[in-house]
Amino acid sequence: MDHKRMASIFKAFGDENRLRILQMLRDSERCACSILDEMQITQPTLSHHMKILCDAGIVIGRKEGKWMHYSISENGFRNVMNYLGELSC
Amino acid sequence: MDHKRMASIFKAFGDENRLRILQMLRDSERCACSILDEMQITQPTLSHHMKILCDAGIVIGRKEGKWMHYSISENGFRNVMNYLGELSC
DNA sequence: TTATTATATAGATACTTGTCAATATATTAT
DNA sequence: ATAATATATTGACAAGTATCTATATAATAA
Repeated sequence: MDHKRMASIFKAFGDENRLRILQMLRDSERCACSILDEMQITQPTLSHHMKILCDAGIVIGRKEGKWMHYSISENGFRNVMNYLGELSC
Repeated sequence: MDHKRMASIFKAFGDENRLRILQMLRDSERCACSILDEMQITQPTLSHHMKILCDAGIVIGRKEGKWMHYSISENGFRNVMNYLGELSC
């Protein structure tokens, strides 16, 4: 994985609100409106954050009817942890 | 670790040049001038990046005479990996 | 079809950040 | 003390980003 791509993945983690979102997804998949309920941001802002998380490959979006369900991508996290592991030892 | 602090640590990883620097430090401690030699940035810019990496706790600086020697903080990396581990499973 | 609901996109703005040139500080050498 | 070398700080600027309001799209309900 090249540095440019990895940097953009770390940037996805580098926002307080996105970390809160990831923590909400820790235990289970959730739809956008359910995430929005617990945050003090507008709907377009949430949509923007979800796009960044999905583009980075650390969250997966699944459309069902008019709802978007989001969940952690275990694969995405594994990639980041492997990268960190290679850097440190 | 609160989200604000973690976000700033991830931001430190979220730059292409800083990832290059971390990779240079992977195998051994290096002084700033030796890092600078391999990069296409000015000395003040490097100094700025090193400060961000040190403030984030993922790099350690050690002064020896007029040289600054930088190395990976295994502890800093461990913290980040633990945090990621808790988020994903 | 029309209304309602969930989400996305566009455009604007304030704030942050990566970069550089210029300068300051600190350490060693002459 | 003066010069040379390594690094840090300051100030400026361009590019990037988080946020909002307004609007569009998509899917279901009446």
